[in-house]
Amino acid sequence: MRVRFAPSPTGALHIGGVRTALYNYLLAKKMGGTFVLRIEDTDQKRYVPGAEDYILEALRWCGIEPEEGPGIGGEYGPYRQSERKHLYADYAQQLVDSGNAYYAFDTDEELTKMRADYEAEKKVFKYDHSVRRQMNNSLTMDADAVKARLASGEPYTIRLKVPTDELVNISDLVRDKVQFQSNELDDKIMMKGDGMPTYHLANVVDDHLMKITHVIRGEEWLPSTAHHVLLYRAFGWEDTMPKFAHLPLILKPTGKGKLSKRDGAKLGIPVFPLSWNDDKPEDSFVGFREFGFDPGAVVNFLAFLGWNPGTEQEMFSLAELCEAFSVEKIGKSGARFDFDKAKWFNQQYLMATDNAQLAKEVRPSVEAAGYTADDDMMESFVGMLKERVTFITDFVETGYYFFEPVKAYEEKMIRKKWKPDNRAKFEELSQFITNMEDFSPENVTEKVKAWINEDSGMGFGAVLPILRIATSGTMKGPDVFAMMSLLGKEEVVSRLQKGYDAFDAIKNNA
RNA sequence: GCUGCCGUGGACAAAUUGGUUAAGUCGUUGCUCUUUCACAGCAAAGAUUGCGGGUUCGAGCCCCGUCGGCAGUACCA
Repeated sequence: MRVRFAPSPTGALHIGGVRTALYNYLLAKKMGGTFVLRIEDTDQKRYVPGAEDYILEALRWCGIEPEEGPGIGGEYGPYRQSERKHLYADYAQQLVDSGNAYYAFDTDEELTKMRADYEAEKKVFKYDHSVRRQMNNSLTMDADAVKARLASGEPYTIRLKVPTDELVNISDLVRDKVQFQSNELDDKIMMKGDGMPTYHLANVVDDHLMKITHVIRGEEWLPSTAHHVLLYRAFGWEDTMPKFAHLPLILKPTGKGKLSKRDGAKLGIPVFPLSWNDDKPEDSFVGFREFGFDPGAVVNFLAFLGWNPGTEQEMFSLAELCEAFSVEKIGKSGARFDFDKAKWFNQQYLMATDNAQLAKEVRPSVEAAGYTADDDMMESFVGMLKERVTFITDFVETGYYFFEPVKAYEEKMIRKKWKPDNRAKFEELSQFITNMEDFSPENVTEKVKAWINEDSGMGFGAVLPILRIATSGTMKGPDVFAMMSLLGKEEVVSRLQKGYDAFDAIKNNA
């Protein structure tokens, strides 16, 4: 079995494209097949430099490694359609010679006018069997005239001559049988005026030449699959025609319609794997990677957008997905892009990652913020926070107070909990802490708890919130004693002193 | 407009292929734990399976109709 992912380098690879690539990859791995990457750059007007590199980098980040493709090699190359240009003309010619296609000389202006005229009558113009005898093409001209037009060097297209009154059957792995009446199909252009093939021709020719056995692509291709079947038939390749599987669309997080790049900007969520910087700010996007996602979580999340294993297992590594994946379990209806679920997956991955590994991943953002920390410190730090944050990038933001003094106190809680009359007692606590020898988490827990019970004359509820706010500024956070231990004795005592003064001031203002 | 696809709680989704009281996860709410938040555990609320007919002892699954959503309808992919 051989599958392919065939994106067009017209910009950043949309997350839906990543899912298509993933499903192709999973199926290949599951069945012991080959995963091919092919770049469909037949539209030079929409070509965007850098897009191809982006695609490759995005796939690699997800762990999806093509086995054949541009820059990788393989025995069916080249894998860039612009480099296979010479092939398509021959096949198009073959189509003309066998009577399955014809030359068309209709100009852009003529076609635009046709469309406008039809629209004026509330109809939609379609270049199909019903009108091709009235158009400017080799079907309506005699052979010499055609020859002369071709020789004149004026641009022309080659259109597929769709047969009339036939039922085109498509058997789709996820949708079963889909039928199209050939009279409904238009005479699609195969070769464009610039000598490049259209998607339809290039795709079918390359899939055949590259011995692709399964075509897994988005649902938006389902309507044109009938044309592709017709092409396989016209070429006499029916017996090796690949099996088709059309994936359900990915829907917007809210509302109707398929997920678009606009949704990302609008909702402040990523819809691309990696960030993309365009000259135009409105075409620049933040990626899942830069947002702080773990690639494993993204892959896990993506896999469930339109597929599920039929069991209750939700967490899958890429390797496990390869094992569990099956086309039969791909759903038919559109899958909602649920960002909450994506976050949930990421947090699950964070919690499952061991502290040493996590520390390595978090370190760059800690250093970027201008902080320094040794490995032990980093491991304790991430260990304390990992079940309280959802992204790698959240660690520094949430736990900044491990690296620098508290920036702001949660005043509401201070007003409620700080009793200036207790200040003397809290001064005693500072002194008590200053006198401690062993500042390990265990000892801090034990000794401070004992002090509260035996010497403070106050309850846990009166002391610990104050301790927490003085050391971290917030009521949210890890175990107070563990936090204190990691901060170190001197730092804790100094924060307590600063805190007491600040709390008194807050109370006085109120 | 035409063609095609899809339609199960707010979201995803399962249902041994027609067989009891329609799983589970996310989200929401509550409880437990507890010094907070989170995690974890437990629990609750939430569905006349888009709607209407039909076949059948029995329908989320089959048939017909209907409505809705989406996609395609380019010398773009």
